Amino acid sequence: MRTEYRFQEIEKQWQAFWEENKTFKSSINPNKPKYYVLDMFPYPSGAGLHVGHPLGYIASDIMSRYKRLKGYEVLHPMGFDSFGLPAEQYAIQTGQHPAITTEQNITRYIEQLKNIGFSFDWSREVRTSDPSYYKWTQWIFMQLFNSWYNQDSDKAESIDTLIAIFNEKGSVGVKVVCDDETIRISAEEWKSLSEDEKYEYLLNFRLAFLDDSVVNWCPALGTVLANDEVKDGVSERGGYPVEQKKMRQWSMRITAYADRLLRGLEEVDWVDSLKEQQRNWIGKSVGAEVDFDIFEPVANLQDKKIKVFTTRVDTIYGVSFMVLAPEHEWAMDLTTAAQKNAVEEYINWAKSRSELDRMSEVKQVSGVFTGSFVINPFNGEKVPIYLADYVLAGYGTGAVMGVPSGDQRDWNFATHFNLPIIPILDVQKDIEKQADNTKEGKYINSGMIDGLSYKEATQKLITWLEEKGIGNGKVQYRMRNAVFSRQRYWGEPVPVYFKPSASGKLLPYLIQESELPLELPKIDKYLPTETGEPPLGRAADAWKYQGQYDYEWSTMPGWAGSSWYWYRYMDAQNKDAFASKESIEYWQAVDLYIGGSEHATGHLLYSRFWNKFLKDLGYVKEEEFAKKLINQGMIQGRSNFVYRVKDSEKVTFVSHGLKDQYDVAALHVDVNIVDNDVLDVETFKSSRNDVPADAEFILEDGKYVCGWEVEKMSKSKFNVVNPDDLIAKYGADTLRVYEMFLGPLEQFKPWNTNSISGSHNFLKKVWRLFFDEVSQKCKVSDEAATPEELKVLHTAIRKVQDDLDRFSFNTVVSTLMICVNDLSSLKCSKKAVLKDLVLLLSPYAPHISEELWTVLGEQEGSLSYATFPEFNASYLVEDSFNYPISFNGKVKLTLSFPTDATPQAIEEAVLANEQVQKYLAGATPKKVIVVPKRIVNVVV
RNA sequence: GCCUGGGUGGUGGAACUGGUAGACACGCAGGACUUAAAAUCCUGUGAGCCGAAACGCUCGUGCGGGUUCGAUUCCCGCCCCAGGUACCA
Repeated sequence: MRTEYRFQEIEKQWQAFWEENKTFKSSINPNKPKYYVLDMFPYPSGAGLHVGHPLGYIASDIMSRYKRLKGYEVLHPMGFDSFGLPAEQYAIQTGQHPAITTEQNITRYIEQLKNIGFSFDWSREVRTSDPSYYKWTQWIFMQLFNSWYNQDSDKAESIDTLIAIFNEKGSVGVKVVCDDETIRISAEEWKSLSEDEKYEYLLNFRLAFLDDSVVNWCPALGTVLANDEVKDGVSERGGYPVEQKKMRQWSMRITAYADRLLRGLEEVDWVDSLKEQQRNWIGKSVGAEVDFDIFEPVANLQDKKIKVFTTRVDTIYGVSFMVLAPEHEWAMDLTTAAQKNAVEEYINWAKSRSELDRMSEVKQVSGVFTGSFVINPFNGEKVPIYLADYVLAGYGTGAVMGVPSGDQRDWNFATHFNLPIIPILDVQKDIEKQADNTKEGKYINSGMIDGLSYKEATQKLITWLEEKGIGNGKVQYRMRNAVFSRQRYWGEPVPVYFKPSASGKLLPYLIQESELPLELPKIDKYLPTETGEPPLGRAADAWKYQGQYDYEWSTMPGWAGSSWYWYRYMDAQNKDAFASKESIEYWQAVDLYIGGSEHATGHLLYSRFWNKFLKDLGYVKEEEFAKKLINQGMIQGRSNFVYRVKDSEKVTFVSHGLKDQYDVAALHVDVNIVDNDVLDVETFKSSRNDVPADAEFILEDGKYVCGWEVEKMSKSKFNVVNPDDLIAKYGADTLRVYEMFLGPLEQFKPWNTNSISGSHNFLKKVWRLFFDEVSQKCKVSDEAATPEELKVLHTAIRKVQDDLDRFSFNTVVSTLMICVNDLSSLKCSKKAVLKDLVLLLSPYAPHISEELWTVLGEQEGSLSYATFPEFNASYLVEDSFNYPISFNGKVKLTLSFPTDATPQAIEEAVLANEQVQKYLAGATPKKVIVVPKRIVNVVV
């Protein structure tokens, strides 16, 4: 028996025990209720696990261990989202295949995770980059390609049912989700199409389809960049210019699910703020579409109308200009000869600006007049057409009507270009100073709606538009379809090849299901081809479908593999399906998902989308994949920065204190080569490919000082702190306790190692309840516990259980500390008490608990499936309560009264009290408020 | 900019439904044990004021208002920080 707390030995021993005995292997067990605890899917970065990752995993592990003690069959798996940009970036730098580095990184992650003592069922581990996994990601893509969204049944259906409808009545009036521009045809027209033409037409309706999307194109690198890779308008790698470019890309029609994604939020128990973020992201708005005729027909645009969507059609008489996105397809056609130069210049400038820049810069008005006009259909007035980059092409119709009196951005625009600001409601105030977006009052200057109220006016206008056929009421969503192509190597290949139609047009076809997985081909280097095609284009000579057709060269995005992984965990080895029917039946939905709020509008929406889709096709049962979701606040890092001088001939970096004298771009630098904000210049040079050996460093006081900021801890920000060092020094149990003790799980907090010793001391103190420190003798006795000891214990049992049930992980630690402090003061080493204490502690500090469990004489390893202590309220009964007595809300003294004393009796006793009399100093209280077992307030 | 959070001692945080603000830790100061150190234990620790003493007084939860017998908690306005903003995952 170990009599000293040698945590390193203890932890190694129990980790080995759990592994050998497969302690945490879960299986379909009809005799127990199931509980599925899902963690955020980690990306195995080269930096290894950082202290932020385990935060959520520790919490989920605590819940898993707690639920096992509560009698549940717990599914608690772990795996890796192992496709991604960083591995590819590393491959570009080193020429090493990303699969190799990914494998190494995963090995390291697993080692690190095992070090922390998680109760994962490792037999279910999955990796998205493994062909046996991405086979099913590709399979789901095929299902999406083969499906359309039927708005009548409100679900996805096989494309075959759509073909049947087309044969019967064509596409006119069919309630199918597709782009607005899609031309509708009759059954006759449909039938008259050739097979190829039919196939091409159907592409418009599939849930996976090809579409033009705007991307960050970097001509110098010959590739598309992630927003993350673009800093200040230039590429982070190399500092080359980036422009916005339209490209043909695979897209997912997530918009078909917009309303269900919205409605589904009502049935899940997720954090409200996260649901709110999703609601806002989906952005349902009810409004109207209005067609504006172009004044004096413009060449190329005969009979064309400019369509706008507005949520305030009632303001239409206040329209004094029209704004199109600079990339609007008619922008040049609408431009008159006189305006040509100005417009071209503006369009070129706008190309260099990211969407984020365009949305955030609200104070700086920019735009250009095209020289053309539209006609307001309601009053026949000529309205000038401008281009301005605050209108985004991918949003709605890419055109908005400007109503300066009611919209601040329009007001700014009108003021800048000297356009009229027309009041439209009699209650609008100060519109010469700012816009007033009120819906109150009666309309003025507004033709047919003069004198009406908001509701009446809106209704009347929409009716009129629909009668005239120049508009209609419409529900629009802010959410856009999801771009699904990446011009990258390290992702799932899209199981599609291109075959020319009779007319020579390349059409996409799926490969056969039996040909899955379509594996990534080997390529010579991980860069785009010389002609700017994605890296897979390098394999093209040898990599062809049936030896003749080119495959799709783009790969799937990072979110593909993570949009369904919780199902694979249910049955990770299955070769015939992504998961068996029985496993899906038993495990159903995730009971607890712990993940970061940074996934609110990305991963968590895509996952819900794919889940709904799989349900529509009957493969899964649940409309929502996670019943309960709690956020893990990020542990933030403290990042360091270096400052690269822009446009200098030689690569030059300037120290933080001098950076204001130059035009610089801030770049993250690894915190591990920065000491006290001073950069290790030599290591910096040798560790980065984009920093040549002759790079210049402008120093201050002989040092290169870095800037710093608190932001998220992430591989891309080079600010990672590693848990291994902490475990070596204090042990995994201490790390687990400390991470929980840091604060509420969901709160954001910068990492700070300083007070970890407190958690370590706590565990040592637990140990000392069992062993005498000096004599090293075991102190555990079989004596019966005293009422006082039982009160201490049961106070803790109640609070630990309550707090765990509401996921308040940090307060559990305090509770255990108080309990241990009290038991230490009482010199209690009684087995009857310590046994329950060990059970309470075990979810947090499982290694020391297993060890002490055996010290108590229990069977080795039986702790994980023991029974959580039962709370007994009778030990806590109090017969009196100490009432704080306050005067006007300020507490002055406390008085003790029996718990069953009536408020009247308390009031009398309080007023009769000598000290109270002293505070009253002869005054008569106006009122006395007695809140039983809380407080007494005397109002004077 | 927009959406979503957050702001409490020197530090991390507690106060669960509007009821004793600062639990529990860290740090710091003093003390015990020790030849010494480590470890451990004990005491004190929001700020200011009065005082020999305190069971004494005032202020105090980002800032400014409000509601209430009573506000860290609810409402209004502002400031600062963080996450997301559609190709980081």
